[in-house]
Amino acid sequence: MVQSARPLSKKEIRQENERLILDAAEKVFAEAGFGGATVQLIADLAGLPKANLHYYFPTKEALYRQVVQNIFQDWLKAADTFDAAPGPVEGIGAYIDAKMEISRRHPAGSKVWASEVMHRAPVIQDYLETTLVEWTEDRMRVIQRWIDDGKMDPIDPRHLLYMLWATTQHYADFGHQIETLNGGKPLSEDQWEAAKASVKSIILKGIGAREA
Amino acid sequence: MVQSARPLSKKEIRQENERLILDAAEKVFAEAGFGGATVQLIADLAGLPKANLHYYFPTKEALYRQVVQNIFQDWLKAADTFDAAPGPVEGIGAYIDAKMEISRRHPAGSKVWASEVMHRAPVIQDYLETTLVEWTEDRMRVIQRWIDDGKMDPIDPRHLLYMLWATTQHYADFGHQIETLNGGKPLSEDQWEAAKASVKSIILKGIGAREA
DNA sequence: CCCAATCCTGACCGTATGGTCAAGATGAGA
DNA sequence: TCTCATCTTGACCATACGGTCAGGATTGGG
Repeated sequence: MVQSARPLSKKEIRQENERLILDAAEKVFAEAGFGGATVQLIADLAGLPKANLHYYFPTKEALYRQVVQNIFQDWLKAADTFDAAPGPVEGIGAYIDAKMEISRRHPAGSKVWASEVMHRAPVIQDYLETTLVEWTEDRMRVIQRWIDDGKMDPIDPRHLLYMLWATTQHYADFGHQIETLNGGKPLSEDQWEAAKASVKSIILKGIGAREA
Repeated sequence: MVQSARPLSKKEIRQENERLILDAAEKVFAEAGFGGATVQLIADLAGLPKANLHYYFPTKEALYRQVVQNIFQDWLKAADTFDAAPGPVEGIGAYIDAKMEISRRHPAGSKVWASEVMHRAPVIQDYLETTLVEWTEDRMRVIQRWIDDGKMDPIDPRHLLYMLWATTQHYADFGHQIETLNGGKPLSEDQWEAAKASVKSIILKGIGAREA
C-alpha cells in the first residue's frame, strides 16, 4: 500500500475520475439496464459523491452516451483482424477469436451494447445508420471477394456476419445462463478455449472455408 | 364496429383483462426494460386505469414474473420438434425453424427473456437451475446419440446448443440493428426465408449432419 | 504569495413512480 | 328482487430519483 504521495495534477484528477466513473457506469448499466441504474449506485461504485459525478457528467444520459460510444469503438476495432487476412480461415477465425476475447474480458460492455440495441438504439441510432452500415458493407465486400475467389461457399455475407455477432456476443450477454448450465461456475480457461474452437470449427466448416 | 352487446361474465372479464395486461406488459418491458417500464405506461397500452391493473397484479414485480414465466414456457415448447426427429437434419433443422419463427412472431418476448438473463435472472434463476438444466441435458443426450450413431461430427453438444440459441434469438433481440442494416425496413417474407436457409445451411454443414 | 480556475460536496428540491384506499358499479346466485 | 362477491377508479401518499447550488478546498500560473 506504500504509494507515491505526490498530489495529482488537475489533468490527472480529471482523467482518473472520468475513468472511475465510466468503469462503474458500464458495470451498473450492464447489471440494471439504463432505467434500473441509479446515479447514486454508480457514484458509490466509483467511490465518489453523487454531486461530484454530476460535475463530470451533467446528466445520466450524457454518461450513458459516453459509455455506449466507447463500447462501439471497441466493437469496431475487433475487425482489424478481418481486413489483412488472405482468406476466411484466417480472417474469420481471427475475428471470432477477437470477439470471443471481448466477450470474456468485457462482458459488461457487451451487455450494455445489447441493451442499447434491444431498446431501439435511442442514443446511437445515428452511428448505426452511418458507421455501422459502412463497416458492414466493407466486410460484406471482403467476404464476397473470398467467395468469388473460390475460398468459401457462396453464403449470403450478411447472414454470416449476423451469425458471427450472435454467437460470439452470446457468451457475454447470456454468460449468466451459460454459467448456470456450467454448475454455477464461470467457464475455465480450457472451457473458453473449447468454446472458441467449437465456434470456429462449426462456422468455418459450415461456410466451406478452404485453406489458402 | 357492430358487436354482440352481451355483457362479459366475470370469468371472461378476468381472462380478457389479464391477457390485455400481460400483452401490454410484454411490449413495454421489452422496449424499456424492467427498470424503465412504468406501470402507468403498461396500463395506458392495455387501456385500463392503473389502479385496475394493480387489482389483477398486485405489484410490478408480480406482473413481470408472470410475463417471464409465460415466455419461458414458449421457449421450452419450441423443442418438441427436437425429440421425435430421427437425426440432426430433421431435428436441428426443425428447431431452427421453430426458434426463428418465435423470433419473428414474438420479438418482444425474446427481448424480455434476454434482458432477464442479462441481468442475472433475478426472477427465474430457480427455473434456470432446475427446468433449463434438465432440458439442456436431455437435448445434449439426443445430440450425443446422433454423434454416436455417426449421423454428425463429434461436436460438443453444449456449444452447439448455445450457437443455436444465439443465432436464432439474435434475429429478435437485435432486430432493430438488422432492420437498420436493411435500409430501415423490416425483413420481408423472402428475407426471413433466406435468413432461415442461411442459418440452417451453415450449421447443418458445419456439424457434418448426414441425411438419415 | 496571490488570485483565478478547477475541483469537491452536503443539503436541498421538484417530479415521477409504485402502490393504497374507499367508495361506487356491475354481475352472479338464491 | 335482494345480497354478496367481484370489478372499477379517481384521488391520494410516501419514497426514490435526477439534478441543483452555494460555498469551501485545492491546484496552477504569474
